[in-house]
Amino acid sequence: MPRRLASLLAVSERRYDPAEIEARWQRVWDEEGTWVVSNRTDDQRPKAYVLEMLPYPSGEPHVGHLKTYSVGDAIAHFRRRNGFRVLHPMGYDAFGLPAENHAIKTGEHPRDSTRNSIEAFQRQFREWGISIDWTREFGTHEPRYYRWTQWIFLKLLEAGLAYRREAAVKWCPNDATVLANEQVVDGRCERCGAEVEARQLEQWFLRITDYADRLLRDLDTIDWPGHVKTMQRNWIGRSEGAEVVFACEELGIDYPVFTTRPDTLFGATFFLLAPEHPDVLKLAAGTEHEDEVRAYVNHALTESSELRGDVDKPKTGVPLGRTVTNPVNGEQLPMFVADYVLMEYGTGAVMAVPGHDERDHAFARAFDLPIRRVVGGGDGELPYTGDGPLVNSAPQFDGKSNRQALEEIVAWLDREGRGHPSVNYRLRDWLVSRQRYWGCPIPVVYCERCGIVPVPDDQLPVELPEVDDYAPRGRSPLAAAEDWVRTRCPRCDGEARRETDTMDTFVDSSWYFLRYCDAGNEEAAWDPAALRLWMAVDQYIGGVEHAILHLMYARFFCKALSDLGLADVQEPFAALFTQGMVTRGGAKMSKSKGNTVDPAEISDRYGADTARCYILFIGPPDQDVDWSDEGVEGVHRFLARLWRLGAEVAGAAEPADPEVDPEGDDLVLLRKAHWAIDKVTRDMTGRFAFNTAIAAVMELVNDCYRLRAGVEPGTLRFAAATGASLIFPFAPHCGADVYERLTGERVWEVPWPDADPALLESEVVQLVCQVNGKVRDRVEASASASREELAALCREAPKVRAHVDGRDVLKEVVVPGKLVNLVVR
RNA sequence: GCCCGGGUGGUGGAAUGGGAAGACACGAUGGACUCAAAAUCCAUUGCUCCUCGGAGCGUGCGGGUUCGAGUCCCGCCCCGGGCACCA
Repeated sequence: MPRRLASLLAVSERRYDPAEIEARWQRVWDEEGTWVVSNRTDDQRPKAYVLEMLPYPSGEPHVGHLKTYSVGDAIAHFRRRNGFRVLHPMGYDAFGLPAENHAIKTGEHPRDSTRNSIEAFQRQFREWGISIDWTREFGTHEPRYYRWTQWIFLKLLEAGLAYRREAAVKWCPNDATVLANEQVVDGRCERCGAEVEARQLEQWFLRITDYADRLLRDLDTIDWPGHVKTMQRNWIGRSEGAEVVFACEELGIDYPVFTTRPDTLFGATFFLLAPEHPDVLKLAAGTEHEDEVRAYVNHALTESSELRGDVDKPKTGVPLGRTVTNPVNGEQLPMFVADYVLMEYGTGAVMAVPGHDERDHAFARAFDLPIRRVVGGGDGELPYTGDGPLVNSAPQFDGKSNRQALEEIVAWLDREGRGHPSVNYRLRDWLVSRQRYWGCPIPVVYCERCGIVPVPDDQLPVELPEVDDYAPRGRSPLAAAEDWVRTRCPRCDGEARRETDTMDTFVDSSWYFLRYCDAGNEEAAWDPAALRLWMAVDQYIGGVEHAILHLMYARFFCKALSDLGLADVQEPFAALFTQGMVTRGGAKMSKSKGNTVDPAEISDRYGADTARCYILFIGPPDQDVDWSDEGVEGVHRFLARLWRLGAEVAGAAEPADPEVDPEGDDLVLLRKAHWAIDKVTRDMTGRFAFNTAIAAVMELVNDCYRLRAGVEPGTLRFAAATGASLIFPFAPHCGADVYERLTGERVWEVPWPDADPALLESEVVQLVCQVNGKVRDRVEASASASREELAALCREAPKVRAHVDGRDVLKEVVVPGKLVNLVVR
């Protein structure tokens, strides 16, 4: 006879009080430094580095942050309780434009507004109960951090991976300043709305293109979502083809072009140069087209990149009055300058094949140039860009498949010295100069005698000077700090001037995950042993909006640092999880739209555990979700039910172990508990299906309530404690509190539970009985029943008999443990 | 134009080595408790018929494969995101 739980009512009057519970547990974790992890070598546990992308501290955290860190923290807790030594640090990507724009508007120093925001983030992370090792915290704007950002820059400079060159940059004519790419929205300045122009300026670049092939190839070695890899592959944009030389004999200049279609060389009927091509004016000089060419080039260079880049724009260009020789047949091809040719890709010159390229076709039609078919196939219409046999080319190639001919033509050109196989990438070198105040100073000086001189190690960091005016005026605001700019050359001690540009903030975030490994190191950016201990990041978590830039730059940094012998990390992020956006009313949240959700409001009202569980329960974490307040109550009710269950069970009976040989409802509840263990464990391993994991714990708690009056106290205690244990990664305060009440133990110190396989299987199964694929009845069957027995059970089921009704059974399909389908006529 | 996602009840979403569509939750309706309310608990809840036993229809649309399709194949439509004159 099971002992009834008496006096349940009195205890159930106790209220779930998240404010009290959460503050209490946060104090414990804070005082004990529970989540601090050391670099000690005597710890034998396997390591796990769990990292969410560091926040950009602007204003208060929003629900997107709540989601990222709820996901990351669940993974961190899960790994800890599975025996891993978990590194889970936090920092701030603190340099950047919003703080600077705020300073321009209000005069408040970016350092002050950033500090305020960082404090808001710290407060929220503590109130959310995120399990962070605070001893490794830093902001990328602190000299103790950016000192090493500068050090890395100088290492790259030393290795030739950082260089200065003149380049076209985005220029806002209204603000008289260069803009970061991120500041250009639909071809306009995000601040003033002016159309952005191109300007030629000398800037610092990092040679990421040297790593194009490795960045592409090594994608195969990492566990990232397929679409992120695809985006990176497209961004790198590897194209195989050939470089072919066209000679302008009049002027004695060779013009190599890159083409992916050397098979169509015999179809080339004209030749194009980009407006930025340095030879354009030289070629036109002295011809009747000289003035027209100059006007065209000037127009093209000042036109906004958005207008110029419009695919639907009619093709324009101007003849140069010169010809080049087609190396395969000696034909003279007229030269043009045309703005659809890009200087940054290939050689800035292209051969035009109007029969087999849509753009060249459009140009040929506009200028009435010959169009020749050299590849057969298609529906007879030109341009035709597909495969087929070569025609109108040369006797030795005509009739061969264009693929085959492509190989042979390139080999032939190679022998003749007129071309060779070649690979091109869409990826460009990374422009890191910013004419901005709130960023990491570029640590070089310019000396009239010595040129570009790196600031010596012992003079790092080059600290940001104080300025009065943050607004860019066509030069970096740092230029106004005259005393700071004027310096002595470290090499010759002569007069020198400091670089006044700062670095793109993506530089700061390209190595922060390395610094966490050894954040306190004052002698070096890191001890290599610390990187060996922690890298790579085992699970990286962040928004898909960083799929290209940040993730590509960070990969590049690791490869470059490895080549320099400074780190041994080919890939920084072994596994990546990209979480979806949180929208409201179907739109991205923004202050201007007034559709933001303040997560602090949710946690103040319902508690952090509710806020965290809800953001995970609302839908699969990799998908975009639309926020609604509706469901919050339900999650809060669930946590309250779990907590009250814990209070009741803890207060009503002596601790007791579950029955050794349970039966009836005890067995049902015990099975449910083990089912939940299994379900949550599977949902968290690789799948990150937190929504269904939480739903499984809800089912367990529902069953506890449903069955509690009829089971042994030990069974109920076990089931409730299991619920607390399983919910802990998502609702750590509630989980810890209930677990301690029921077991006296700290849940984060006990291993993740194992499901008993024997309890996952039942001796009795529901057998689905179908007739012609339609479910007609359900009967109980023994799990060990034979196929024949199952078929017989189905045939005898009353509703099945009604549907078979004397007709012939043609076939019996038996799926053991599941169903029987009778096919009748 | 190209490349990714995604279309399932009133709502968010479950279920894919093909095998009970709608777990869990919200909302709604009814009930219990209460002087009342809140909180809590219980029940019902895909749609349409119904003689209250049940029957038919249902996963964006149209076909197909199969004993059986949300799941696989072919052809479309719609929504979201990314890239876009890259030769």
